[in-house]
Amino acid sequence: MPKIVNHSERREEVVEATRRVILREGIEAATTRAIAREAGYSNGVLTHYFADKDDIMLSALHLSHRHIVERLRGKLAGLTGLAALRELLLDNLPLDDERAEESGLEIGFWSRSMTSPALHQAQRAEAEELRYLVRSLLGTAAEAGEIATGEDLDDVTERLLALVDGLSVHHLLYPDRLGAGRLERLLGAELDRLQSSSS
Amino acid sequence: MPKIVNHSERREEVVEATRRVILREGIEAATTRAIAREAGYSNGVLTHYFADKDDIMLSALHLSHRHIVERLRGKLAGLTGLAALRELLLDNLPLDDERAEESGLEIGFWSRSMTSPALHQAQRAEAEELRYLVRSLLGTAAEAGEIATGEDLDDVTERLLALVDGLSVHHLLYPDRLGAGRLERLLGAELDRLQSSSS
Amino acid sequence: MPKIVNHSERREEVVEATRRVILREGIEAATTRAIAREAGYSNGVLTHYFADKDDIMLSALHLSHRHIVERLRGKLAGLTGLAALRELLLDNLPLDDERAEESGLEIGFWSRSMTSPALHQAQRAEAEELRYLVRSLLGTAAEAGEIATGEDLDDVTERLLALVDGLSVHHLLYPDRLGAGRLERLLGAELDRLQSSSS
Amino acid sequence: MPKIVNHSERREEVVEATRRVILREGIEAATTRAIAREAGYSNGVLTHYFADKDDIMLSALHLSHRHIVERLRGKLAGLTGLAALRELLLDNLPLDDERAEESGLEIGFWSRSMTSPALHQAQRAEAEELRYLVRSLLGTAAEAGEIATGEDLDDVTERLLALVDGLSVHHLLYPDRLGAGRLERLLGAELDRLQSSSS
DNA sequence: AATGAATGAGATTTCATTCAT
DNA sequence: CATGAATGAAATCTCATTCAT
Repeated sequence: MPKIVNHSERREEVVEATRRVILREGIEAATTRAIAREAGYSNGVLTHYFADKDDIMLSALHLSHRHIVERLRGKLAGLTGLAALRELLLDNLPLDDERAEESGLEIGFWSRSMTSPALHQAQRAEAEELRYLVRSLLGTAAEAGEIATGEDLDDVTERLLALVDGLSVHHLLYPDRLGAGRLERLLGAELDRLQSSSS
Repeated sequence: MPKIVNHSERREEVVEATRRVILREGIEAATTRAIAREAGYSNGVLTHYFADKDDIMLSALHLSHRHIVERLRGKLAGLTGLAALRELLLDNLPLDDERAEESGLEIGFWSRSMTSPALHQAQRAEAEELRYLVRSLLGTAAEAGEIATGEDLDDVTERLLALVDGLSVHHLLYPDRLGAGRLERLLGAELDRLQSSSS
Repeated sequence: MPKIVNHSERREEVVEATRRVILREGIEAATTRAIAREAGYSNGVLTHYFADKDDIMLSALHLSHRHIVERLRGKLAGLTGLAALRELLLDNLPLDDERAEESGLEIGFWSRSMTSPALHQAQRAEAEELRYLVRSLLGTAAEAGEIATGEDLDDVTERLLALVDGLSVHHLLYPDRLGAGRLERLLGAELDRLQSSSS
Repeated sequence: MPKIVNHSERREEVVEATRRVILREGIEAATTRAIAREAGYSNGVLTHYFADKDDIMLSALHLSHRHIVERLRGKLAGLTGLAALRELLLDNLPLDDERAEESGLEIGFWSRSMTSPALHQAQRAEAEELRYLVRSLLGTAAEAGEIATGEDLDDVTERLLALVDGLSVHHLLYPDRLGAGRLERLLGAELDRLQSSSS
């Protein structure tokens, strides 16, 4: 009698372990062995739930995004327009250890995505969701008269998203130059500019 | 007399090959074997010109930066202040294939730098040069009254650099969303804002 | 259920193979490949049971010593003092093929120990056990009045141990000059001198 | 016009370099590159003067023995019999850095000799010379009445030579246990026993 | 379903040797 | 003669993957 196992639960368990390993030791240290050990299973178990390592890594990326979305859900509750946007973008900055690790994971996937179509595809899809959310909040904010109307909102969206990722990378690479406090202040100022330029 | 080989030329040859491999197949595919094959030599030849693989990779990063600097030198000739800054930042965007490859290489090194102290150190040193140059041009522009005086110029520097890297990543990852033309326009607008906000 | 393998048994299997390779082809020929082949496994299997090559080599040295101790245990049963000492030292001479191989292995490790701290440490620890045993037996023999009292027993210990190793090397290098029979006779005479010098 | 070079001089130069490398860094560090560098020549030059690396190593062993003989020649001048023997054997102990290195070199060759017929052959020939010399001095000492006549002098020869090598190894492996002073004292006592046992 | 033993390819690095100049 | 560039085999170690149990 084979033991009945909830496939998706077990997958999730392994993917969580993968995420933890990547966050803790970097994407290169995430070997199948390290993942299996972290998950508390043997090496061989991975075979049953994943096609191959790419499958695992892709799922780990997806999970990381879901984590971020979960955290955001709480923070955005009750907020709309510019206030929500501010919360959203600040949450995407590596302002504490947890988010620094998340950014590190994301950056690790960037380079991999450029040579792996599957990863690229996944990354693109999930990035689009974020873009759409930012764009929507900007639209709401504009309608509410919270921000200036001179600029194209799609352009603003791209600028803000690029700024968040650029600042994140620079914080991780050059922490002396760009500490967490300054990071926050720089992004805040950019958001302030959205308002001030309307006045 | 033996075949005399210019050491630095041969090093460059190998480093160029490394760069090509990274650009074409990604930084993970840049094994010593692949590099040697790409350079048209046997594996063992690397020994003559490099201490170890780190030496090769570091040199590849350095070479890429040198390429950029060389190209810039020509473009900046005769320019100062805001005009020079505009040229400099635009040149850092992946607006054509060559620069797209350069950006891809750079991004590949970001994640590696986070776990390799030697790479991190090199990256930091060279990034500081760029930062200093941008800051200087901003200072000159300010003195010449080309830009508004309200903002802290160090902050502006960081914002511009983050924007350039963020836009570069997004262009490479999401080319449909963020084509070369739009990239250029977005950065141009940001520079225009430096002026307009003074009016 | 997976194939269950007794870890220490498999380690022993590999270490025995290592020992055979060293005995047959010399310590320099004991590459990980040669060891794996001799053990009848693939290269990669060594990973499961050993941290690295040093671990294997050290275990091989340790195993050899354990072999010797096992054999001695039987021979020394019921013996004390000078008789036990005689048995002990004779057993350490390469008087048959088995012990010749053991001596050869030991000699191979001597030179390695001089440049490998880990090996050196292991060798020193195990040599000290032997020294202590010899010294103890000498003490017992002296108390029993079996040997002369004129000499410092620590010095005698060192002389006997040096003689055993020196004779062993010379037998292996110059078998024509120093056959097994003569080896035995020479060491026996040395032990006899311990007694006769008391008369 | 080819430059005229004294072949044996150039060989000697390289072999001296080899010896220096082995003495300084151990026999395993004596790579052809290291040897060539030490000799002040390029790698390729070795080809002209030696058949292969074995040829070099063998010559280095031979040279080391010649060095020892040279040093002895001076020390033995004017001495005969037991006094000469004492000088000879003491000179063979690793009582200072130079001789410790020489002993290290010798020990490194022991294990190699066991799997290399050519090395073995060379070692045997040169060991025989030493044995013959010791035996001769013992004979002279006996004729002069300097030592007891009870023992077979061939046996004494082997015992003394084994003791010297055994003590040398133990000094190098266990210097804490067997310092230079004690080494000298132990061998001296053994020589004294040759006399005292006659009384 | 789960184990973990085993595989074998491949990565980096080292080295004796060859050879065109 | 001498150089040193170049080779290619081999050594150690790592890792994703397979598979018998």
